[in-house]
Amino acid sequence: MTEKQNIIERCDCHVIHEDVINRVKEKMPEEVNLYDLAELFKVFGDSTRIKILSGLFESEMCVCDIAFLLNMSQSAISHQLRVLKQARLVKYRKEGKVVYYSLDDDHVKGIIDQGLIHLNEK
Amino acid sequence: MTEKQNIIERCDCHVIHEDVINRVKEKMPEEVNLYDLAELFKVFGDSTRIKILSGLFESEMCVCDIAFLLNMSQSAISHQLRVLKQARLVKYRKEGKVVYYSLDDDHVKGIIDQGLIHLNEK
DNA sequence: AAAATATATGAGCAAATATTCATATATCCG
DNA sequence: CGGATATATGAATATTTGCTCATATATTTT
Repeated sequence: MTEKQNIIERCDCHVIHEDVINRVKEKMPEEVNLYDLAELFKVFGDSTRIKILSGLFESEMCVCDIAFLLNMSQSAISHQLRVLKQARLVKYRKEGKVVYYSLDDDHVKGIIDQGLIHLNEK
Repeated sequence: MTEKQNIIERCDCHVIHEDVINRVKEKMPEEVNLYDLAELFKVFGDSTRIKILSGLFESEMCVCDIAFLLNMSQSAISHQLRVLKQARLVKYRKEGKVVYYSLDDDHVKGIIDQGLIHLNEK
């Protein structure tokens, strides 16, 4: 029932700076938003998908083009394009049997550029 | 020996636009750089780590603070801080037994902000 | 209609990864 | 020194995930 006992929680340790924690908790974005953000970065966190996006900066391409460019199977590329599509990072247009993919979003470049800045300056 | 046979490769399909592919291939960054980029985004692609980074925007915190804030075990947080440390996203200072973590990099905010822009505009 | 081609997709497998548990290390205090 | 506390870390486990393989769907061509 004492104050101090309430402080001990699942974290297995004693809180050192309760004031800081409360202030941080107030300022932090909603948990849902942070979850969505992690999901978005997860999409960028695979080298196949990064290569696809990187390639699409230069030109729209059909599935077969991309598969050839990356020397990977059509199926593997198709699966990854689905992930990119669901994240709204690429869009497509159909022309007969052929499906052309392109970047859906101006922000994609912004995100990737920020990443490159980090890598280049470290 | 014919031209057309050379085009058939591991991608399981026929190339549609060889000229496009060659142009894209030329312009794309080195494969190694794209791999590193994916590795970087992978670090952002976990909700626990995003929460940690988000919290550290407001204030430096010790491991225990973070564990309490996120209601997670000290061990889990410590493991994730190691990942963030290896990616040069956080730094730390020791004060006796207590280790205070803070953001190591001005670009972290830039990367996260770009992600939020994408989410807010879709 | 049948064959060929481009793409999509479900199931299965192997590899990667986040957390837990147990324990090690380091520091402080009596 | 010995006990308590903060953090780190290795091993084990459970979940996620990227690719393959087989196959389905859609469109074109003959």
